[in-house]
Amino acid sequence: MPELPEVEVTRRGIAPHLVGRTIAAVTVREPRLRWRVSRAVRSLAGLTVRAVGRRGKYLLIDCGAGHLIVHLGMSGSLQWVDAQAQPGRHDHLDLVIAGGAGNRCVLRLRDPRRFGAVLWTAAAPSSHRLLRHLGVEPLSQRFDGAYLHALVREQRMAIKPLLMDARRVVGVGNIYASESLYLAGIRPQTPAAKLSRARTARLADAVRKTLRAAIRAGGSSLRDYVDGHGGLGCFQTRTRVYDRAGEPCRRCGASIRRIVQNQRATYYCPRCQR
DNA sequence: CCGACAACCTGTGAGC
DNA sequence: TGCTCACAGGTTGTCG
Repeated sequence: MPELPEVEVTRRGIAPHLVGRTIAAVTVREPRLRWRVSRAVRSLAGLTVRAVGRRGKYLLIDCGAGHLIVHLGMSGSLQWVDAQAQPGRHDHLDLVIAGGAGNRCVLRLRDPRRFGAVLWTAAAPSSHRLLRHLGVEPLSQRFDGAYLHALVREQRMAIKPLLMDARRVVGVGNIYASESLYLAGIRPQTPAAKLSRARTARLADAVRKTLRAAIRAGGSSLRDYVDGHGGLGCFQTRTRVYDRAGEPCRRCGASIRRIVQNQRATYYCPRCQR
């Protein structure tokens, strides 16, 4: 589910109600996520949240003494709920906020597939083993045509899997990789190194535009994606190629193709993308 | 360095 | 209706 835009929408949704507040308790109903939720996570009561950041698809909740690192995996979502709201089968963890005797003082993690993660680190998050090797943020100043051109140099692999490689560029998942390549008019199978300077510039621009548009739209809403307040994203209704195999290209009418690259489905228009 | 593949899980939709 | 199968937004780790 969540790629960079969904994580960013979630971050913006939860930050205002989390920053400056104190954690009353962490309730773990199911510790078996991607990695077992540690004892440290359960004992954060009393800490005050200073900020909620993001690195790639990781949410970073700054608690002063350390950071909670949250990853939503394939099917995770965070939502504010009432203290008395009954947890469902896949509601694995609650962050209970102090002083909120009123409504919506529980930040609840739901993750049916349990590919997500909740970790605690006392050190700088950037030095954590999961974040240490992450590549450039596509919405940062650094990421432009020149940077991307340097990244693809001498790379024989296809451009789509390269775009999805978090060691090079973070946050671009399966949906937005296909969407960005469509917007840039580039075939997903193109060997990365064969892209000209001009085309990498177009692609960098397309990635930024695609991610920004998705954030503006409130994130994607395949299946049950919800933002921090339970609102549904609406990017799905606007995909150009993703999950549209056999349907006509919205620009030229050609039949959208589905291929498989690195075990992931890729969609593209055979006429608009060369 | 690369790609291929399995693994970690549950839910959904298609087809019979 | 009910069964089986393929597939799903992510990431790690192993192997050739």
